[in-house]
Amino acid sequence: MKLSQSLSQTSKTVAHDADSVNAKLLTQAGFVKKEAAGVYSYLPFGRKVLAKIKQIVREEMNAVGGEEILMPALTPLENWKKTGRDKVDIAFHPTEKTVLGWSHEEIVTPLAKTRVKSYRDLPLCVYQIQTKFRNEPRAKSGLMRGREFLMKDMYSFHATKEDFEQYYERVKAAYFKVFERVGLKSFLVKAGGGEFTENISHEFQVLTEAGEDRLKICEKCGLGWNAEMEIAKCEKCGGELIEKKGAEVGNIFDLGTKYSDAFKLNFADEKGAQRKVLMGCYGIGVSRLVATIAETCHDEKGLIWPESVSPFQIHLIVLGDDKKVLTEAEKVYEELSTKTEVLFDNRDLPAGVKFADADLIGIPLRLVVSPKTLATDSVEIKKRSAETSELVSLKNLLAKTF
RNA sequence: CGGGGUGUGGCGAAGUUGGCUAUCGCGCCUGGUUUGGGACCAGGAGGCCGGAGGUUCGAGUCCUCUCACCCCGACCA
Repeated sequence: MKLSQSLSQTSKTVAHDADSVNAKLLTQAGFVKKEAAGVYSYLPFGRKVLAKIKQIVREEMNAVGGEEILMPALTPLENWKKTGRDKVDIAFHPTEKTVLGWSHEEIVTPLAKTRVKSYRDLPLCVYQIQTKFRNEPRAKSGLMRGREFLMKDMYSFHATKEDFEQYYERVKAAYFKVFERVGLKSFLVKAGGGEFTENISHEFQVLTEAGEDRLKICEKCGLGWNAEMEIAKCEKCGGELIEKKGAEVGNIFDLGTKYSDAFKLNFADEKGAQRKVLMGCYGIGVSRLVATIAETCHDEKGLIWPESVSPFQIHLIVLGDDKKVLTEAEKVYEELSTKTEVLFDNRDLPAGVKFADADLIGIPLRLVVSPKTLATDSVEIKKRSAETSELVSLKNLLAKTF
């Protein structure tokens, strides 16, 4: 992409109402634009990051046997009446008989009912990546807590407790993998089940001052508890607990039979007897991940994207307005673009502006083509995370695989 | 929902004992000079001061109502 033609543009100043680090950086670097409190447009750069994260989530959910679906955002109120969750006040009601989905147990359970008749149909696991709507009493911290946000929600259906528990552990492992792949270190934390279940739930927390949750993490074994749980020592190893702040990027729940009861989701076992289906549900805050990465991966100059989720792999800068140099840079851009994603800063601006913007946007690798580098048939290469740069010959650069 | 704060060209700000044509920086447009860490000169475009009502000869400045946004708290699925 040529920066001169992209909708995403950088800004030297930030809107006065952007207070959190993620809101400031993501806005200034052209990833998002705020439309209202807790409601954002994703500009080209931001949309690309979302797409990268979604793909990683998708791969890991597929790996544990999840099948992707897409349920409606506009859902019938009568479904919610069956579980009593029609009274929950964070729900948006576009009309008297509809609810904008803030979770999808009320849709997925009847859906599973059309498929699950016998123990042979279990287990079953489906997920979606979709916009959720929650009328938060207080949207805040940029993309951390929005009224509209992107979420991956997966639902599993089981015949036995053993099967559920085994699957729950598999998903736990998959979650750790997802967060690691997007460049974050996550902690498993025990928490309450909220509106979803009476049972204990598990949250995946990324330690950051920008997070909203207070946690107690065991310094020995790394297991944690949400501070709401009130606990003095580690339940597992007896170790001391340290208070930390965290951003909840994932939450998994043992739903038991709460929803199968409400919707009479039963199955015939080996003996032909009707039994209740056991359910689990597993969420990942996809847009909150964008915020968390921004909060975690930056320095005073700007963002520093992990390669796995960076909107581009290479930020190519051309300096000066010499025709030959421009032509050569254009060639480098064309060739590299056949192999990887390149952001080409072809704007006619002073070097300082371009370097500052490259630091702000935070693409992992920066290339510079200038009269100076071309004098030795080379290109300057520098990692965003590194202090120093080096020269690579054009030939070697173009032969490289990214 | 309680407490605190902020709304003035695209962005950031100044202007508030009421008073000429609303100011500055960044950005934008034109021309020229520049070109390895946020350049310079000259010329230009763009706002009716969040909204409504009121007081006044006169309101960005005062009063009333209202909306939006940010922060703290409560809540957090």
